[in-house]
Amino acid sequence: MHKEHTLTKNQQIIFDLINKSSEPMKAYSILFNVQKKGIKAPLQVYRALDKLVKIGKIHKIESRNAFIACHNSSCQVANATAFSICEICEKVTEISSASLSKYLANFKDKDGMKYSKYNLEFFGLCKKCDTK
Amino acid sequence: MHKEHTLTKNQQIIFDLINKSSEPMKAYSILFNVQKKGIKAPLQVYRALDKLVKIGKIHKIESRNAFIACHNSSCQVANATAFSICEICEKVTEISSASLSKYLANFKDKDGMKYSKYNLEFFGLCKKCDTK
DNA sequence: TTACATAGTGTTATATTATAACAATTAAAT
DNA sequence: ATTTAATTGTTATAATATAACACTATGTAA
Ligand SMILES: [Zn+2]
Ligand SMILES: [Zn+2]
Ligand SMILES: [Zn+2]
Ligand SMILES: [Zn+2]
Repeated sequence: MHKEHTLTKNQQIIFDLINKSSEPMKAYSILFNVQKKGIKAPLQVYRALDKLVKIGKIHKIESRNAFIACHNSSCQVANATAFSICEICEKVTEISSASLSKYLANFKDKDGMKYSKYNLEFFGLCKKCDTK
Repeated sequence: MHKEHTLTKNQQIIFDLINKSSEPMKAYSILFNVQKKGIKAPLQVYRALDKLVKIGKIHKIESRNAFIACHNSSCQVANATAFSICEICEKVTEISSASLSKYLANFKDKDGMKYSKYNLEFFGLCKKCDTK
């Protein structure tokens, strides 16, 4: 079963914004967009983002310092994320591939060490940009 | 064959520092450490870092905003990087696994798209921290 | 219901990471 | 020798993120 997290007011406002967005959002762009709803300070944004990341509702795209909503059934895999990033238009897509996640979840390094968590970012050209 | 890049003075100073370091270094820590050698401004550091990343002598650990020297024979795989990161002691190790890099280099997403580049960061506990 | 613990809020200030813009210099290519 | 690209030095500023503190709401357990 899957424990539902009840979001607080700030968390809900910020999640809704990110979830509606078609592209990853940066913290200060989020801040700008929620100021009319009473969220005035960076810290309010970062605190909500931290929590949303922790519970898997959003993910951070580390190479871009930006945040995207999880579209992986709200995410059972907060600890196992993979994205494709277009280097021209910056379109970001969450990859959900059973074989990929299986491969990585079972990956052991030389010393036989297994990992509890990973983040993978692929770079290339999206379909649209590739044909230009 | 492998084209050697001749480093400029600033690039060499900064590479030497990172290369000697046993842990990833942050830009402003690098700056602090090379000030006695005449590199005085952040931009001088960032420019050298950019170049060193581009030619594969160092890699950026995106989740940590830190830089580590490549120990993968100075790196044929600047575009295909994988690291393990200990969440307690922050030890970072570059993973060089033929099977992993083969798997990822050949990975295609749903749409059959292939990628020219990737970065993978694994998180967990290193041997030392795991036994505590 | 009272006490306690945990999580979230609002606020101000500040730390950290990174780039813009411009003038000058050096190295490489034609 | 000319010109092109890469690098440098410098000042200023932008963008990203956290510290510290006082306060409020929520959940749990006597
Ligand atoms: Zn997800
Ligand atoms: Zn694109
Ligand atoms: Zn490497
Ligand atoms: Zn460790």
